[in-house]
Amino acid sequence: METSTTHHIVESLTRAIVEHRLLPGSKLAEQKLADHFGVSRTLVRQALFQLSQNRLIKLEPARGAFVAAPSVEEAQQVFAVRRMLEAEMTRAFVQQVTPEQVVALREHIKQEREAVTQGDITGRTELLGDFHVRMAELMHNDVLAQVLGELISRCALITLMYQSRNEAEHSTDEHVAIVDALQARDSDLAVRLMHEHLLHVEASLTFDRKVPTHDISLALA
Amino acid sequence: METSTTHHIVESLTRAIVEHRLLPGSKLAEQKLADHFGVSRTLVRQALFQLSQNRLIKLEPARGAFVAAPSVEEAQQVFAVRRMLEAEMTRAFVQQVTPEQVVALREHIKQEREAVTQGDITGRTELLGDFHVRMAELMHNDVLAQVLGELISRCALITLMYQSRNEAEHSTDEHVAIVDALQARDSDLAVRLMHEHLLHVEASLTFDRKVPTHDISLALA
DNA sequence: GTCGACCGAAGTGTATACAATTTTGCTTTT
DNA sequence: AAAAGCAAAATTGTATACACTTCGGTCGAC
Repeated sequence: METSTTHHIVESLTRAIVEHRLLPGSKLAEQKLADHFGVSRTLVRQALFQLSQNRLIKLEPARGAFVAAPSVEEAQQVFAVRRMLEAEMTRAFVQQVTPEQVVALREHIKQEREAVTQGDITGRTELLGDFHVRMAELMHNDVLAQVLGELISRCALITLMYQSRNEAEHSTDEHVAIVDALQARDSDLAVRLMHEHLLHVEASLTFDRKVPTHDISLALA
Repeated sequence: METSTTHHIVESLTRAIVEHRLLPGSKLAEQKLADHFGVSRTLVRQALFQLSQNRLIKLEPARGAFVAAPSVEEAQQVFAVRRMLEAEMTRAFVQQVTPEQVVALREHIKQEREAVTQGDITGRTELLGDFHVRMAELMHNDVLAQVLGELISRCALITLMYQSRNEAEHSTDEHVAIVDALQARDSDLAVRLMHEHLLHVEASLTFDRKVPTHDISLALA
């Protein structure tokens, strides 16, 4: 099972949704998608089902698939969970931090800066989120990395794309401060910085709604 | 989309896997399942796909579906994540604990005891895990409840079913102690008890492997 | 003029048919 | 006798066909 074709469809739709080329509420008709990707509805349905598990779309019985419109409450809940999880992750990270891990994180931050200065909004969005996942990976806890990745992508819809360049730079600066604290093995400081960082990101969100795009071909072009 | 038929198949297979009527490594052939449930392969494939997302089975391209065999490392990682998440959840719970919440948790524990004394292994397994999910629900954080539920069910395969009756009683006692600390608003104590509780559960696991069942009809009967 | 029912178009839900791949068991070869 | 090769059977992957539900619009009743 599990072909690479459906994976490609999922990736393509995910990008379109996260980058807001497909706005919340937009209908995703199976046949139109099938035509666009040059496959049968079978594969499209597999992809849509997977996207619904990722909470990026909502499937309504006999009515079809719609780009999800996460509520403000849901976003706040996601951030509450992230603060719980990542505060403790940070504490555990300090317990076992190695110079190589610090190097890897600083290297990641360098990429973040590059994307920010180049105005690569899609890239910086992804990289800013990946910083947190990278920490989990460096701890060699794949489960943690995966759970965190799901949480982050889950509300990418309403979070990261709304960040301004200023906010993106601010996030990167906070990442630097966190790594500094990790390197200094200052557990309490690192945890506090991570906690505040997540509060800042949440506070910077804008929860405005826009009209949905109905032209799927245009959005995916 | 999303019919209740596929849901029924998922439920049935989930129970069979969690209750070890289908052992890790068993092959789940699509046509056999379709015959058993009296539906077409289409619905079976949907169900299998969903189960793979839940990590209960593993899909190998062009080879089929097999009951997952989570590694010891994965189980340990899951518990590491649970300790991170639930420690902070417990701390946050004390911040906003109400008498009604305490009543609800004690009511839940009463059900646990009942299942334990009656020797209802399936029931007690579910209830012991649900205690933690219930806490999240009482905090009105659905996202937290869902993430936690996934983590718990994810390794139900190697965890809860292996608990002896003694261990189950021990878990219930620890739940009582946690609720006591919550009611007393003793944040540090509650967090410590929760942390130790999860360490105990993890330590009580037995990681032995058994031969897989190949007769699907028998296992599902 | 408005509300409601009915009819057709469009879209989803399920089953089946067909193609591609893997598995299996037998034959052949060393 | 063991290993390699091959062909048939079984199984998965994809497409298509058909049934059923929903949506939109028109027509008719009031």
